[in-house]
Amino acid sequence: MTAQNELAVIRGHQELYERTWHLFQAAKTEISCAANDLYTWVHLRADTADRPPVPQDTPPGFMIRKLYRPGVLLDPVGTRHVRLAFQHGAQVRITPDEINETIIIDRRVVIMAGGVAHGPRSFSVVWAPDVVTAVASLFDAAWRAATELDVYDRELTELRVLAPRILELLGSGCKDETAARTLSLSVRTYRRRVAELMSALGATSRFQAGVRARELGLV
Amino acid sequence: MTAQNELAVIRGHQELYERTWHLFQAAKTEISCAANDLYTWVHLRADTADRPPVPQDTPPGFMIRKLYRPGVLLDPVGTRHVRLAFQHGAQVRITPDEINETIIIDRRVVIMAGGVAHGPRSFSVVWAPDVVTAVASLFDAAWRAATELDVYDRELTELRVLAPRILELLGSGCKDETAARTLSLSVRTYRRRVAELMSALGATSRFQAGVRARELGLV
DNA sequence: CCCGCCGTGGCAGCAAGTTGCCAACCTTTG
DNA sequence: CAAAGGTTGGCAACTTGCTGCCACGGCGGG
Repeated sequence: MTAQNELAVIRGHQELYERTWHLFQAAKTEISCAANDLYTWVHLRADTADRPPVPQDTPPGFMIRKLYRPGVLLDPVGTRHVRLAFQHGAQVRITPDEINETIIIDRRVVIMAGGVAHGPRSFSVVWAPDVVTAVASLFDAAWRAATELDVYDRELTELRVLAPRILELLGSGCKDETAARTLSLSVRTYRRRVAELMSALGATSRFQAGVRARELGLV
Repeated sequence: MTAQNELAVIRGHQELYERTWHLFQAAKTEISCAANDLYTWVHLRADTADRPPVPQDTPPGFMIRKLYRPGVLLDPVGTRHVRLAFQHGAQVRITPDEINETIIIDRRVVIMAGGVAHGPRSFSVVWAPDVVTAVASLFDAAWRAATELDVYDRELTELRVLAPRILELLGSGCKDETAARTLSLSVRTYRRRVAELMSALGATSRFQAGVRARELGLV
């Protein structure tokens, strides 16, 4: 049976903040976090709703792990934020796989974000030990398979300067021919960039890339 | 020169609500509204932030015009809301063109939404008569070129039932061959549907369609 | 200077998507 | 029943997108 204190479903960021903020403050040993973009968990604090949160220095004996999609590194804001977190002691890794947005606190409670379609986003907070353990082990597996931040960061250095313009052109619906001319690139090179972009977004079709780009607020 | 009472830039929905709600309440003759999705103006009232607003019956001598993209009719929630507004006396038209999100109140003040990329959405409120007149005339032109709600509504009846599944398949990055088989359609028909979908989204490329679909919360 | 490295762009071939056309089939209407 | 209208799916021609291959040119190290 489902005890009331083992699972709670929350709708909207406001309520999420009100009901889970104390969990973050009470964290003693570890916060692990998987996110597709920067903005899912940002609204946790109402007073920082409009900006990415400012990371605190990590106290000794405390571990923060952040697992992101490569896409966040396409966004200058995202890049800055991730680097900042890294400098403040958080471990940051990048995975090309699909990851559901998840937070694990002290291996005792997990928060998982639901879909965003049709209405406000929902979140499930789970205390049930079996679930927490299983989710944590899945997270660990994904974490091991992921690559360190700096590797990806170096790879994307050049792409990052072109990405905004490419995304804008793609988003405007114009075709490769036109876009390449606009950027003074050959069609070949333009498509190379698009391919890199799609790989960074973890997309296998342009439609999917469009969705992901919009999710990340890049268009 | 720009007088302070002729232009105000607002950041975020919260502030928009606080500073413009009285304008809606004070409207005497007309509210005209252009929107790409249902959710741009919904957050105007904090207490209805999580649901589309409930339309009020339109008093005699008062005109409400709403200009939407076809895409809102792909969403069951959107369809219901738009129909409701129509039943309550609002005029609703659909345009395939790109429209910037705009509200015109009593031909005396306009509110225009800015981009959403990188941070909270900004809104500009303009009282300057020249601007208001010019924007209103542009709106009128777009309005005249648009088609009545019920025409589009009929056209999209069948598409609406398939759209969610098609969008999901497209969003999952799988290719037409697979998707068609999944839906028990021929590739030809599947692509017909995709073409209709893209036209409803006003997209000329699949990337753009992905962006639009995400904007509308359809994926 | 020569060499290797790397990014670029042309080309070719293939994969994927787009569209018009038409025949087959269904339903509706007279 | 017959005619008309609409939907489907196969075919084909075409466009667009994807990628491996290779040649060219710049750049830094030996």
